[in-house]
Amino acid sequence: MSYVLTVNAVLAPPMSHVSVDVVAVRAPRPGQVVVGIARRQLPPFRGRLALPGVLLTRGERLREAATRALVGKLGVDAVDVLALGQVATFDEPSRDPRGPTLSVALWAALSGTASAALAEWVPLDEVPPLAFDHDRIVADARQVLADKLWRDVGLTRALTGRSFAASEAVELTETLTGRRPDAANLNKTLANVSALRRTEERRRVQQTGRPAVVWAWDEPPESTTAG
Amino acid sequence: MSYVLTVNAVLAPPMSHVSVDVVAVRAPRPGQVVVGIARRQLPPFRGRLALPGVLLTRGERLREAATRALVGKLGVDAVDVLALGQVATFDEPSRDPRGPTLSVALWAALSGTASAALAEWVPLDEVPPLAFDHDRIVADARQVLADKLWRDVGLTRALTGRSFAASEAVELTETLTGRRPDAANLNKTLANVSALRRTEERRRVQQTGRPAVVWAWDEPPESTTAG
DNA sequence: TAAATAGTGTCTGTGAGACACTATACA
DNA sequence: TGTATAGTGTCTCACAGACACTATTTA
Repeated sequence: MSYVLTVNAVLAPPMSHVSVDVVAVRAPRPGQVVVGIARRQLPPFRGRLALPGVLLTRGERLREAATRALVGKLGVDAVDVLALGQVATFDEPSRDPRGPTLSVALWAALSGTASAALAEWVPLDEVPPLAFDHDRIVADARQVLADKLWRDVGLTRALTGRSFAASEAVELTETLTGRRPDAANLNKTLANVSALRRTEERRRVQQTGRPAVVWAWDEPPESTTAG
Repeated sequence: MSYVLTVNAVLAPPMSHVSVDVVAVRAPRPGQVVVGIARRQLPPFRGRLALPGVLLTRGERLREAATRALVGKLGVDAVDVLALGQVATFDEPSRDPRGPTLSVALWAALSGTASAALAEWVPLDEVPPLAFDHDRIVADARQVLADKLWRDVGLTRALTGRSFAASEAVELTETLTGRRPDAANLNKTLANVSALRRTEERRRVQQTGRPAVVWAWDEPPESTTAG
């Protein structure tokens, strides 16, 4: 191993391990947001929970690697990856005991109905301690996602599905931002999203009380692009 | 070369070339913003203008590599690097003819008086065509810097110096955002920056007309942190 | 009819943008 | 006094936050 590295240093330019780690979110039911994590099958941190991640191969694009991580580590079907974006790049040298590894963190929004044989799904606001520096990545990703909610159609539509009740929008916003929004203000926000339409339909979400207005997306789903 | 790569594929985990490319900005006189670029001494793109960049070495942190690029490629003194931050990570496989290379782009704000023997300085809004995909990186970085102006103290203070005239603030904002701000509105913005104080001093910037109010920073310079 | 839930109207404050008007300099 | 530049006051708009009040449902 160190022999190979020495050879590298002499014959080839410096190279680095680059991992792509994915914060994959999904709404099993509208309003709830869960993150896909998996127990590591291999050292380091074998048996510990971690974000799905892979080492970037030569010539691979970030979103390809992210998809590979989701398919390989969570068991997700690639067609269920509806939107992807960049969070940040992390460089703490001690983050991986195998040696210094750069980590490019991406977020991914999966279809609510996506199956993932290898994944454990935990609520975004109750993520248990993870391996590496993945706790920090999740925290940063949550911030990014909260900023994009109701602005980025690809992300938001993936988390709401084709239509959703207004009260589910309140829950969704609370999960991502950590604060419960005022219903009146959120309704104004929804009215300002151009791809959203308020329908005449009403939907019962709670056992009692007034049924909620149903909002629906105009267009078929689109993917969000980000490197 | 390809022999070494084959050895890698067999004996070592996948590794990638990672370059760190820096958009280094500096204000030689308050209000003007220039970017440091240099002619490439080595292939590829030998003789072409490009951003300073280096290949990330094993265990090196991004900001270390960025500093190394500034010192080695522009001839900047490390103490003149006042603030650093992340722009984004670029992954287009064709960006480097030597083969696929990931590029982590950082911005850096240098002291206005920094010397840089190897650098050519061009106005941020008139950057000539550059090698690789550096045009795109500059465009993205300009957007990031425009968003941070008057919000990120480290960046802004590096570009203004210890004190500056209000009319210079107008020029600075115009260079970064591409639009000339309304002087009245900008003065309100300045008044809301907590680390800034309006002084009684007046300073002549133009040949004719009323002298401008001078604003000064409270505290000694601080570095901006970003991975 | 009470309790639970959802929706609306409106007030406040903030920040950006626009623009007219005033102030201060030099020639 | 005219021109160039800088500074101020104020109006509008958009948006977020807060909150009281109304509406609709089940038990």
